[in-house]
Amino acid sequence: MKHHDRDSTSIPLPSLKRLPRYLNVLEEFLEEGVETISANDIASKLDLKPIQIRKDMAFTGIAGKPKVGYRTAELVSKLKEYLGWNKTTDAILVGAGSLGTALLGYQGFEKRGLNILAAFDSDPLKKGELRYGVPVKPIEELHGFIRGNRIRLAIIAVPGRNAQEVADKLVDAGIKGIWNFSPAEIQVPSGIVVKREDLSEGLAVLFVRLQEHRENGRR
Amino acid sequence: MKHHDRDSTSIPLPSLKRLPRYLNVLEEFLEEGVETISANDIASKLDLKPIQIRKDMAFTGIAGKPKVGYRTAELVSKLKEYLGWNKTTDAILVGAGSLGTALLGYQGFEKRGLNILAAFDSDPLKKGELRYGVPVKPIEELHGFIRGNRIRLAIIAVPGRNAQEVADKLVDAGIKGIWNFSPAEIQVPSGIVVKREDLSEGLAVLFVRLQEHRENGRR
DNA sequence: TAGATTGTTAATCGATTAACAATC
DNA sequence: TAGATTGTTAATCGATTAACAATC
Repeated sequence: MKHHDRDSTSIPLPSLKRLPRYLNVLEEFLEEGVETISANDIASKLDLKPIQIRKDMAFTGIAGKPKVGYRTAELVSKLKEYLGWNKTTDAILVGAGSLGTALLGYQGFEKRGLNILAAFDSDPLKKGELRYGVPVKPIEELHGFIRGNRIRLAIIAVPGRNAQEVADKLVDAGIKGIWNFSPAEIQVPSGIVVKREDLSEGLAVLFVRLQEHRENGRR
Repeated sequence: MKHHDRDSTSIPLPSLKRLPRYLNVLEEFLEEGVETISANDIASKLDLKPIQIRKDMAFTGIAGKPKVGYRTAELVSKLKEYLGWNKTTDAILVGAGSLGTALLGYQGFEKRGLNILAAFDSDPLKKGELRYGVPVKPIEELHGFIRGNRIRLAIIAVPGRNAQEVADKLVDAGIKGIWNFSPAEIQVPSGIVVKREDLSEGLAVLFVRLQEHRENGRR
């Protein structure tokens, strides 16, 4: 009945979101030469409880050794493998404005296997430019490029009013996953994965929590 | 015992995160001249269930009218008020790199009441520049500026290795809320609100869901 | 061996959803 | 008035946490 019926064995979303944080911490430990770590070591760095780390590892199928803990290097490599960060995934980006350009320049994507092959923009003036080494192409070439390179993943960084139209084109060209940085709520056929990345969500959390704090302080 | 003990009446985090999405939809309705809407109208646009919208409204204390629904304009204005988007909140930004600059240029902040007064960067070459009308100042002036303008909110857009150091300076200068766009896990004294905004989280969700889909497709 | 740490099973907690009385 | 839609109370579902046996 649910829309995107997933395996019952599928990892819960909150757990999945914690995995990159574990990886952050683990890579620090690895640099320091720490060979084995316990769930407790990770938990204390992240202000979480050890049991949560052990449970999350269980979801990924990664096993530690009682008394010993986890071998740091192995855990890093297995987590990367689980997340798909051990191999390159090609993507394209639509919308070479300030946000889009910032994403093209983001250093963190490379080490996580995301490779943005090209950016597309409707502004003909940007045609042929290179942004951080990524070519900007006219939107007319979008369809052919996706098809020709068998791209599965696209990033939307256009204004909200254009997002749906872009999403339609992407799906039509065969895109399977969309990372939506516009504030718009885009509709896609079932079977297409959409991840929204909406700054106003964070702003809401921040403002309301700040407000609550101020009120608590006043008491 | 919990770290940031909040009111027991406090809105759940998932509910809070949905409010900006409601607002998006509501403003569209408002533009179209729709005067009253039901929970069902909102829900169908967002692929949620009406009961969830009603429950979330209850958390905010906003009431509708049986049979009638909610008055669109009133709901928009009350939601904005609840989120603190009806008044201006001043902030500063640290790190005028590509991401920081993109944030300075983000149009969406203004209508949500976030006003970035100044950016700070350790690179002396950037000193005195204007980015989207926001002055870039040397990091040495950070403390004085925050104190002098009684700033409560700061945005961190520096590389991960510098994030903790910046956070310490911010807290020392009296900052109460930090929006952390670096991948680092920063530690702050209790009483300071931190909102992480980590792209690798989204990337993890996207890659794993895409992978699951591919596997389901193969069956 | 004894102690530390894991992984699993059960209990608790919190969010979502259902049921339904209240009401414009 | 009858029907539609709300808000509340109760039931369900899912994630977190606790308890504890297994074991390096």
